Amino acid sequence: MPDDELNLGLLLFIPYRAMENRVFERLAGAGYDITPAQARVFQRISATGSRLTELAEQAQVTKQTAGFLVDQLEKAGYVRRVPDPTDARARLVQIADRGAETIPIAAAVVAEIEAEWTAHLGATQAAQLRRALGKLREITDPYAGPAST
Amino acid sequence: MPDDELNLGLLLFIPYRAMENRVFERLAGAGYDITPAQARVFQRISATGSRLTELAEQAQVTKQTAGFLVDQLEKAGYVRRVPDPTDARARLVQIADRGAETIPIAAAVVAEIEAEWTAHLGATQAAQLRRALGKLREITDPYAGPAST
DNA sequence: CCAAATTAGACAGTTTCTCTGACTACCCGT
DNA sequence: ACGGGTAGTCAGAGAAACTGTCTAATTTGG
Repeated sequence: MPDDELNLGLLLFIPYRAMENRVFERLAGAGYDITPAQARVFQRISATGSRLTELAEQAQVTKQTAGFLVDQLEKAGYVRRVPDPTDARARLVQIADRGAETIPIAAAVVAEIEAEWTAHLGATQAAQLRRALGKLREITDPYAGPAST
Repeated sequence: MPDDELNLGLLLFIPYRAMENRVFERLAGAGYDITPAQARVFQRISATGSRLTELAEQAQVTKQTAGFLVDQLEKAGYVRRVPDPTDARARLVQIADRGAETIPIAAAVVAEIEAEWTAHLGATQAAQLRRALGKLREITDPYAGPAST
């Protein structure tokens, strides 16, 4: 079955899932048990901390769901909640020590996988892929730009 | 925040989700209420019908989960189960009339979106993207090749 | 400058999704 | 025809998502 019979959505999803699977696998192996749902929220936390509502929007879940997931992450020590100095209603979700430990681990797997992909595609095609995806982001990403992982 | 600070995984995910969202939106608008979980299974059904176990593997869920989702799809009239003539243990999940109706609708949205993307990227870069993703599939897709959206 | 609308977040209850474990029915090789 | 493996279901539990409602704080408009 030739690739051009597959729609671009699926074509995008296949490598995405492959990468995600390997990241979770590695993290679990290192003793960091984090679920995909939790990760989707965790990934969006900015360097200075993010509000729950922000996280909910970007992860495309309701505030309730985001709150529930942050509760779990907090209980497991991955994040903490601090009062937002600029708004007494709000609290900032920040990455805590245990959460910070996961970042270099995840980054290492991602780098490995990107190296494998570049080896398979060749430097030219890999660069083309990255360039095209970057440009596609302009019309498909409603949000600024989340951090690592 | 420049694109090359984002890992390829996220770069792949952003347009994927954008496309997925629009397909569900359109389908819901046309009265076809199908959940993402159900869609992940439905999408994998081959032209002649697929076994539950096959669907479960490809959708990366357990047989029990796949069975649960097929139950829902069957109840809503999107699929039917028929005995597998080659193996009395097995049954084939096939796309039923109501399920077949969704296919051209989904295909139309996908075509629209692909046209928008091509317009934004230009024909050359769009072709490069498709080519690179096709090649990436060789090392990231453990399964043959599912049908249309 | 105060009332109204909005926003941040939490609580309660429900539905949907997914898993593990145990089971039946059937297939196939020896 | 026995024994091991495969296809699928049943039962129960936990995770993840939703809607609706509520309080407190902030912003806005008259």
